[in-house]
Amino acid sequence: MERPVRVRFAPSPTGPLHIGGVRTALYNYLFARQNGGTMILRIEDTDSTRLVPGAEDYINEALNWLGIGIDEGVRQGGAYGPYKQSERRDIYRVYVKQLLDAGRAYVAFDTPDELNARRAEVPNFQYDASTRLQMRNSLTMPADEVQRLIDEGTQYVVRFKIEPGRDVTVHDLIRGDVTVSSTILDDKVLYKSADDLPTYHLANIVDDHLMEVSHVIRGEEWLPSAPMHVLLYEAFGWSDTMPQWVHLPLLLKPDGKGKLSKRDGDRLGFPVFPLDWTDPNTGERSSGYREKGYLPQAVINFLALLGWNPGDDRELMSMDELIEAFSFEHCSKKGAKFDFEKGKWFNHEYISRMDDKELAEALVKYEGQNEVGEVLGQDLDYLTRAGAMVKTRANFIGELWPQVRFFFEAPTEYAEKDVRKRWKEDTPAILTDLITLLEGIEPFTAAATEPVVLGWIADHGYHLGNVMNAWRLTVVGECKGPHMFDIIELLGRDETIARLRRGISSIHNA
RNA sequence: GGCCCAUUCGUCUAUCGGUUAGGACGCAAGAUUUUCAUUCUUGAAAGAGCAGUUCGACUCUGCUAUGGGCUACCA
Repeated sequence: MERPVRVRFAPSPTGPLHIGGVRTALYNYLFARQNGGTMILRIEDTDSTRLVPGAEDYINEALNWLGIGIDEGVRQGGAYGPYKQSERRDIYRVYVKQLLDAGRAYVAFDTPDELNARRAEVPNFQYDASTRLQMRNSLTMPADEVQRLIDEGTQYVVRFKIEPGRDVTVHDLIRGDVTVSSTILDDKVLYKSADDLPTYHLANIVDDHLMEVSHVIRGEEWLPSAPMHVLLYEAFGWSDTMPQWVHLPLLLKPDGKGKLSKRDGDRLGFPVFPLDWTDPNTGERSSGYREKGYLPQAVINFLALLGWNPGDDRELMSMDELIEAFSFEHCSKKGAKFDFEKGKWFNHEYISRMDDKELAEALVKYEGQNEVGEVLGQDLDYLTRAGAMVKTRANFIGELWPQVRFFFEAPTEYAEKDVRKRWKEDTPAILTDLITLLEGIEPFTAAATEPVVLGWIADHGYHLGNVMNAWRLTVVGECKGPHMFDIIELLGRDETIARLRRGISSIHNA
């Protein structure tokens, strides 16, 4: 009964990968790694009308950025390929025929228009045991006519013939047993001749079986069709190797009702996708976590805790720790409202704790090929020291540049409000003396300058806050930022004095 | 409408019959600080309702309410 763990993430390339999909992928990945199993990426492109160019690449790039490794897939290859459903037509045909031959499925010719008409006149119409004998299908038509229509190229579908009156139980690792009556299930379309492709239901079961998937870990939206999937395994005679079911709770809107959607991101101002995306058809742009300035580790950590917990108070966890601690037992049954503020906090923590050098590199990479990126990339050691001073003050990578900017560019403007508060009549004279003082301190380090300057201020009975902030004004441009003496150490004596001089001559408190 | 799933602070959650119902985010207050942040301390804040089972229920059962999902020749 114990089989090697093989799980799959099976997105449909109909657009950018949704953050909820990312979480599903993550849980699959964590479970696979924890059990020394295999993570499969299968592209479910059975709806040819909804394919979006670039979506498949996006999925790969997003998972790669997040560090969700794939063992088998279109790019990685593997012994169970092809891993794209549109390339598995030959396989599906065999299994459709098997079901047809066994009498577990039938051919139906009802057109979409006919079905819609039927739905319009019969409330709650359902194509099932109670109605299928009134429809145009191989159950009601002579065999030779069915064959003739098929030979003529008439479009048809194959429907799963569900026998009513049975209780079907899905054993779910998160929810326990879920039982429904087969009577309420409809005869789902399994295959459509129009594009010679199966629907999700058939392709899914066939692929999971052939790929020896041990655990199907997917979103809760699939729970209602799971009983039908169980019946499908039965119809194929694969019940003994049916995978374990795991239906994950959904990610919900932060405020209103319903599951998290693309619109919510636009409306509430946070990304719903891992990476930026521009729709090739409409040109519509959606922002992503990467471009927003998130660290992939932070996104992973945040997402992992949305619907799961380690069973103790830990919150900040690395991928390895998550793999170690993950379990379905601690998965929540309840949909989780998406809390963007918590996500920000995670990112803040990760930026604060990041190694200084790595952070500097991440910052250069984030700013990219533009002017800022060029300025920052010139001296990585300098940037590393500057970044270290401000990293606890940023929620996003993008907030770092405004905070280290003064290390690279001397201020040309001075915050009016701060000037008004701190620039007194005697300030120019005091700062001029400060220049003289600074010229004589060796070495020009925080450790050496701090006691000397502070002592000098005390000796003269100057107002500490006024002097320090006036000085800060000349160096930073505003009364914000890290410890002054750390700043001037990094800036160096010449630059510090130059900025003091410029400030003294150009700042005037009107 | 039908079917299924769920229900602890505003949010994410711990508790797997006996707790002053714990933690985190956010919020508020205070401390620290030459500034702004950070940091630290403290505080407010929860078992949807009603029945049952039990010596005892947030925990088990039922009903109600509420929320969510599904109900396509989409996944």
